[in-house]
Amino acid sequence: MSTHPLISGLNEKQATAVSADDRPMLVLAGAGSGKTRVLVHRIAWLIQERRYSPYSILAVTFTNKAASEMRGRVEQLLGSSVRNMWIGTFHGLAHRLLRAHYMDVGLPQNFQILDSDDQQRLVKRLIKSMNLDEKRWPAKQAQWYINGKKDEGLRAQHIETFDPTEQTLKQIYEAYQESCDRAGLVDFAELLLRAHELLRDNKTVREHYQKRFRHILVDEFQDTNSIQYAWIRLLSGQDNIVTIVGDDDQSIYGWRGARVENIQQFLDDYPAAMTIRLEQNYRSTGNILRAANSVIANNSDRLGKDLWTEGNEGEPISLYAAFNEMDEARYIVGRIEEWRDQGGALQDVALLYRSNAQSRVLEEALLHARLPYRIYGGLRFFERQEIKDALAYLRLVSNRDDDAAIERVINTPTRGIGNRTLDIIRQTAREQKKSLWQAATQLVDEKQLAGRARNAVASFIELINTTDDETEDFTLGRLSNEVISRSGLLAMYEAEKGEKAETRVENLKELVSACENFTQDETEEDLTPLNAFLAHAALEAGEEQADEYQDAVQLMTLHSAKGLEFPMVFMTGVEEGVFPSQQSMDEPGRLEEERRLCYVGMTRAMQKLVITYAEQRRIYGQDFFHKVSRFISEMPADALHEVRLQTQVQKPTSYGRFNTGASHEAFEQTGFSLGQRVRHAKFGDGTVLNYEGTGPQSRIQINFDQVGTKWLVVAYAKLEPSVS
DNA sequence: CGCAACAGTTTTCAT
DNA sequence: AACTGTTGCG
Repeated sequence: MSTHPLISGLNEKQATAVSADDRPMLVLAGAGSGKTRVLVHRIAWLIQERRYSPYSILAVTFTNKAASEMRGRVEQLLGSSVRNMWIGTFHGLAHRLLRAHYMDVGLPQNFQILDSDDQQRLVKRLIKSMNLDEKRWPAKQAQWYINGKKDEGLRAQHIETFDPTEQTLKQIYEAYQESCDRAGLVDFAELLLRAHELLRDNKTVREHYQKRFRHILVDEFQDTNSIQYAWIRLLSGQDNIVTIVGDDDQSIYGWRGARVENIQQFLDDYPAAMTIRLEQNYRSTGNILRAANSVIANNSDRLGKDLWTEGNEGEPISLYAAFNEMDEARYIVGRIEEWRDQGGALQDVALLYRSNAQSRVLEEALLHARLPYRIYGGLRFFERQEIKDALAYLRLVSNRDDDAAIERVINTPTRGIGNRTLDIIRQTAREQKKSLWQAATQLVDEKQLAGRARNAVASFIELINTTDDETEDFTLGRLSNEVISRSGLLAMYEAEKGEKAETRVENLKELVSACENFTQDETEEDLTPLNAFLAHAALEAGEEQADEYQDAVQLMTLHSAKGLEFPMVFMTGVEEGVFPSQQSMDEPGRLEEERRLCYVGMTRAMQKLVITYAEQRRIYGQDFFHKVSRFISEMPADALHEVRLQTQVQKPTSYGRFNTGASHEAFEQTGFSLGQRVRHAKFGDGTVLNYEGTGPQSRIQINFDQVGTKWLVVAYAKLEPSVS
């Protein structure tokens, strides 16, 4: 069996998973253990060897990128197209179900998808219209609440609560849902919830898909939430084969509803399931794996897994204690330059941080050193303001009742429809339970608006109507071109000056060509091209614009690094309060999730891992003195190599706010230099942060590893330079 | 309506 | 510190 081409290059465990019989299976796949490979080979095996039609296979992923990569690799392996196989994200698949059965779920044929930005605006409007205090009821929180409930599968009417706060939130939820339903809008959570209700309540539909999908494979299963798991349960009837692939140690999305427990739940629900552990790692050196294993071992309730490698130990992990965040950045830049000078590619280097705010200092240092870099996770194409404006017009052309769209562009560009007028329209709509469009039309027809406002509203209505009428047989490209010019959007941004406005104009033109090049998925041929495009824009917000091809250092959060690998990785800001983050430190569950995030970060590294932390860090304009992260003490000391501070910091370059002279001055006055490691009889080891005064009475500030920051009088403190 | 000053906020992210 | 969104004024 090991000679079969589909399994010949695999290790024993991988081969077992790929060629397994038809039975439920859990593949516990450690970081770098060839998880995607197994999934891809399994699908190919089912088709080629077991003669399953691609039509009868369903594969679910979390990102569009993962989905298209998987499809591509399966096709490459098989040498043929698997176009009629369903591979997609939960949301993409739910969307398909809803489009196919829109009548069964009570949606208009041209329903639109609301992204989280749209959703937040809508919720905000509603809170205002309910005369609630916006300070006490932040839209974001209400949005969070609504999505959380939907993720749990709960409609407003299912919520029973005597808590007055939650009662209000429930009312907002109700009003929001009513408003969405009236406007034909579906948010991301709603896609899943509705599709779930469809499968649950409609026997015919459910049995149809159960009959169709003989094999169901789910990737990144540790990231599924309640409704997604319920979905899988419904789709797998008596004899469908479910394969789940995941890693409980890499579950880092609990904060947005992901339930690691679903893995255990799966084992309970499918008692015949076979568990396969992939523990051989093909990515990292022995040292990195040893340290990562040692960190994750501190978590409880793991399903248990130990990564090992046949490769060599590699070099120890570098640990650098920076004086502050500028020094941290400076050190990193130095190491990157060294890497590059030794022939390393910049794109092989990743800088990881816990929160986006930390990227700025790193960027400045990279800019300063003229090292090109690329940041992951900025605004993506379809999320840009000007693009969303244009899309809103397109949405109105498709569906006049789209309140979110009309709110966005009724006065963009300004056409004399001010807040006054808008409020009258909103009020009318609310009172008569109509959409904004209907209310506006009615007000114009019944001449209930003052002259100027009436003209303005009438011409807006006219604009949308004529655009729709006169572009009926236009291609998508022509239509979008027509829309951005007729609406005045293009002219508006062209009139603005500055670099920002120029890119906006470019983006609008880019949108036109995106429309021109858009090819509809064949499975969506029952949709109008416009609706297909709008759904595409909402579900796949598009890559952020970046010069992907340039050799550049990669900057990203630890979260967005999941699934990637780099020869050289810097894990930065590894301090208590930053990583683990402050908010996570009081809740044990959250702390374990941070630890998994640390594990994810470390296992991104193939050859070199550098961990840095700063004694002093400025966050939101305030200085903090954090202790070293506990995660570092969880690593085996012999896997780490502490970079000597003295040699690095005593001659600081004059970069940023760093004071060149301070170190010398401090030394003359206290006998110790800033950044120096010292030992105190009682407090242990620490780092010199600051000083005050002269002579033996001078005081110095030290951040002790164990007890935190303290001011000590030099004469009494009996400090010694630390050797460790 | 448009501008400017002001106040309030800030994890992590895909869909 | 930097950004957003709101408010108040001309």
